[in-house]
Amino acid sequence: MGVLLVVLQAVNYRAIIRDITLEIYGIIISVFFLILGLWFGCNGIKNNSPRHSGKKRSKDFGLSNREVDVLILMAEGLTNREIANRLYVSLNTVKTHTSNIYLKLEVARRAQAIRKAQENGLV
Amino acid sequence: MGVLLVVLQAVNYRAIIRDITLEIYGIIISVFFLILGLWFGCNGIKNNSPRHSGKKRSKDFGLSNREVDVLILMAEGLTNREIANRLYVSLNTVKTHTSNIYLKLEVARRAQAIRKAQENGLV
DNA sequence: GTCAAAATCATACTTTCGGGTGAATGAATC
DNA sequence: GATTCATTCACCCGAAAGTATGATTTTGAC
Repeated sequence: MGVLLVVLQAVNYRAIIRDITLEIYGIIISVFFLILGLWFGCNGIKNNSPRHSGKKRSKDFGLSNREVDVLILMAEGLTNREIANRLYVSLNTVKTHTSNIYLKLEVARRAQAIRKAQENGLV
Repeated sequence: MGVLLVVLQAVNYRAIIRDITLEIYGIIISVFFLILGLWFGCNGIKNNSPRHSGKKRSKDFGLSNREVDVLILMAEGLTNREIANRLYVSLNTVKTHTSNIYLKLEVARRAQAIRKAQENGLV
């Protein structure tokens, strides 16, 4: 702010143009802070998703990388067999992952896991 | 802006306090435009929903009233048995409904039905 | 009153899911 | 080196889901 005042006073030797300078000065800092406010405003929202505003958001529930992989494909409506083929692992492996996912998400069924995953932005 | 300048010049009879007044003036409009920018920034994001932006929304897929009832409970993670109890009908009836839902939604599984229902705002 | 759709239920059968248990491997940590 | 965790896979068994087919009753429209 002080720097801007120095610049202002440097061109302030004539009283006639002082008003105009003040106008320009005002406009400049207005635009600057408008952009600044807009920038902060946007980024502020971007980091809190409009959904589940007051809820516990973006919890990972302690899911491992592989479990997240499975969860995503699960939420896309794939069967365990299809997930197994997609991830190049056996059906049993996928079943192990799904069971662990249900434990960590504290749900009993696939449909509830999908619901919870979507509510918490995991997918 | 002009109004503010008048106010400024009214207290500008002393050159000593002019710098201080300018500081305050700058701070005030800075804060004002910061808030303004923040406000616009926030509302700008708020009004475009991130999901289903350009997609076909709220299609009903020719679902009957009862089928929608079942679909909603299905999306809440209930089993067919639980849905049956909730709607006071038999398990077989629910299975009939779910099968018809899958046909109309053109999906093969429960998880896909839930996904499609959510994408199209049916639940 | 007739007709079509909706809603109800059944039986039989196949597929998918989920729980329980156990175990081998590799990587990271202590 | 021992421990923990992640990842992988296996077998068994029961529950849930899904398919197919057929049937009855209710309801609303014409």
